Amino acid sequence: MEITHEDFKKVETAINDVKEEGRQIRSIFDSYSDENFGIDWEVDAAVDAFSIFSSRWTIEILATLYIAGERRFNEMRKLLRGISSRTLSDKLTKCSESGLVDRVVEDGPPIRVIYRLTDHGRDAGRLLGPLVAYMKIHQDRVVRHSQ
Amino acid sequence: MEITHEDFKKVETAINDVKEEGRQIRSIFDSYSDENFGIDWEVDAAVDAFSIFSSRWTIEILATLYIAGERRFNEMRKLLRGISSRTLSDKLTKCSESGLVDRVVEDGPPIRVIYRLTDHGRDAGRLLGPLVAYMKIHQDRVVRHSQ
DNA sequence: GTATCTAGTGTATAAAATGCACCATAGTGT
DNA sequence: ACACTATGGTGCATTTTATACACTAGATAC
Repeated sequence: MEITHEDFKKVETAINDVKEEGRQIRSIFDSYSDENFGIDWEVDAAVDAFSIFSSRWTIEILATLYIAGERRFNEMRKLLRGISSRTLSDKLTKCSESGLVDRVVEDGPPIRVIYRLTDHGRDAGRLLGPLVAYMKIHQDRVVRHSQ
Repeated sequence: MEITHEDFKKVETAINDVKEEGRQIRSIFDSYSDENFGIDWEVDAAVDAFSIFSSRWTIEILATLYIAGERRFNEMRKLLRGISSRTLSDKLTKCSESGLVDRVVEDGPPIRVIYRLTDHGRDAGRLLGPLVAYMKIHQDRVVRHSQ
């Protein structure tokens, strides 16, 4: 996807700001490093904080709902090409249980089920956004318009 | 871990800034949504951008090296409690192949192998930082000092 | 000689993801 | 009446991925 120089610069700047933000957060946490809360604790906490995301499709589901807004089961299946309905079903249940996604049943007929991010899920999506944008640029999927 | 009001506020502010940054990036990409680069394309690109992270331990390895700095094989194994040496070995190879991690052999004896983030890996780590901090706060692993 | 450190491999098993068939309910087409 | 579509999934066999645990080789210390 080609975007204008102006927009590219905006995205680049936003990404750089986030890197700086990340650096600051890191340095604050570093300053608390002692015998009780050392590297071990922090790696542990990070692994734990990420445990919900650290299996296939969870982050992808989050990103999809963040990008596409609320969707129904089969719509998600089409968007997430390659996921089996079995896995999608399982993962949506997990996302729902962990408070990232709301499962909303609209009674029909036909009954429709809508999945949408909770506030927590939306926050996570926004925090993930800059990394996704960075990766897209890194992989040349998003490029500056050449004129 | 308890941190001062001041530091808590700094971290909170940084996280909020990143959310806002994420919102802006999203709105820029949204504005390019058309028949060629619609939701389908963007979900695809996001899934693809994240494919390197979307299996267990990859993000944890990244976070560990980001938090702890460069480490040797067995040091990582201790930090990432629960990973098998087999899996760690495989994942480090993948991380190395995908340019996130450098494998540096210091010849001995004994030969020591150091793993460290590449610039790309460090950038990814920094971009991931705010989300990890947000999750830590969300899970009450990092709290404001009660005085 | 035995134990320890290094960075991993080999292999059997367990867990997770996939592919594909299938379910019930309802509506539409011919 | 009969087939076909769409809804949101479940069941089950197969494949892929991760784990547990034993084990390797080269060098040092005891």
